[in-house]
Amino acid sequence: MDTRIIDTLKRNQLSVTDSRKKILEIFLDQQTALAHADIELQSGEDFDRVTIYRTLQTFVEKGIIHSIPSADNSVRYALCKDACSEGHHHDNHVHFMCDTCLTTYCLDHVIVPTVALPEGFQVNQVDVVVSGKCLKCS
Amino acid sequence: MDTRIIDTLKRNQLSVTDSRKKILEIFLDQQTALAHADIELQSGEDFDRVTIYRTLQTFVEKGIIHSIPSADNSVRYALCKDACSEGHHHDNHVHFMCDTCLTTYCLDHVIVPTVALPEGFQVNQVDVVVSGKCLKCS
DNA sequence: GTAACTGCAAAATATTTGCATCCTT
DNA sequence: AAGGATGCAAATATTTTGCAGTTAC
Repeated sequence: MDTRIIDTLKRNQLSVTDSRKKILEIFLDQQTALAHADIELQSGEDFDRVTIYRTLQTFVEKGIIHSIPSADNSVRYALCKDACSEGHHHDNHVHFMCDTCLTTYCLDHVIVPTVALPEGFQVNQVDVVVSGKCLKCS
Repeated sequence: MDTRIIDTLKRNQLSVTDSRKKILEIFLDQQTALAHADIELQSGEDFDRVTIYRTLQTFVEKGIIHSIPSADNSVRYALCKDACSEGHHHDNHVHFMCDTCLTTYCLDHVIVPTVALPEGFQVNQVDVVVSGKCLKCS
């Protein structure tokens, strides 16, 4: 387990520090997406808030995690399972956010459909966020 | 013009106040989605920041505007053109956010495709946010 | 040893709440 | 006149920045 964490960091030319190991471990243990506040809690408050901000930003830049848009001013993050690399995300799965418990899932097997845009718009990424009731809340 | 604004407010059982008229007018004049800060600027800073927060919230609740999810911690809002009513939004069009100028468009004619979810998930709403380069920036 | 990373302090920004006053109906 | 909306003050929360000390390599 620990090997996988260290490998991931090294592969992305990141030095292996306690905070990065712990935050990456939290994501690996987790089935759902996490907001900054979740990570603060789950890390046992061992790390400074600022370190968490910076670590999340670094992970996004490296393609280790991706951010999931939300309509409630609280961006969540989840592990990239696809072949994302520095500056290039390829997460083309659908996200689901439960209106009741606010849990956010990556539906890895639900592929984002192609969207035909009007002339002149260049597509870089398509985010699909479905909301409703999740398994537990329905 | 003014009639339309007043009608909309009355139809939603809202009292007709200067701030509501002005903020609704800004949305009617606008082709793109607006963040809280945009409205603060465009309103000429005649209204308190708090009033703008409360007005936006009220408009969303009444189905006059809808919020557009974003991955950058700045939710934007746009007029509902469909038949939205109190507590029930039906905005099933695609949104486009330009990576360069951050302008956000409602693509009213691009319909959100149906997404098939795994057993147990109940769909309430599907948000599609496409990002890339808009007409002006490409 | 050096570059990179972290923690702390503080600044800047964003959002929420309570309450007195004012405005709409 | 009464209820709702606004403005102000202040509390709270969030995010960013600079810098000195620490750690990974």
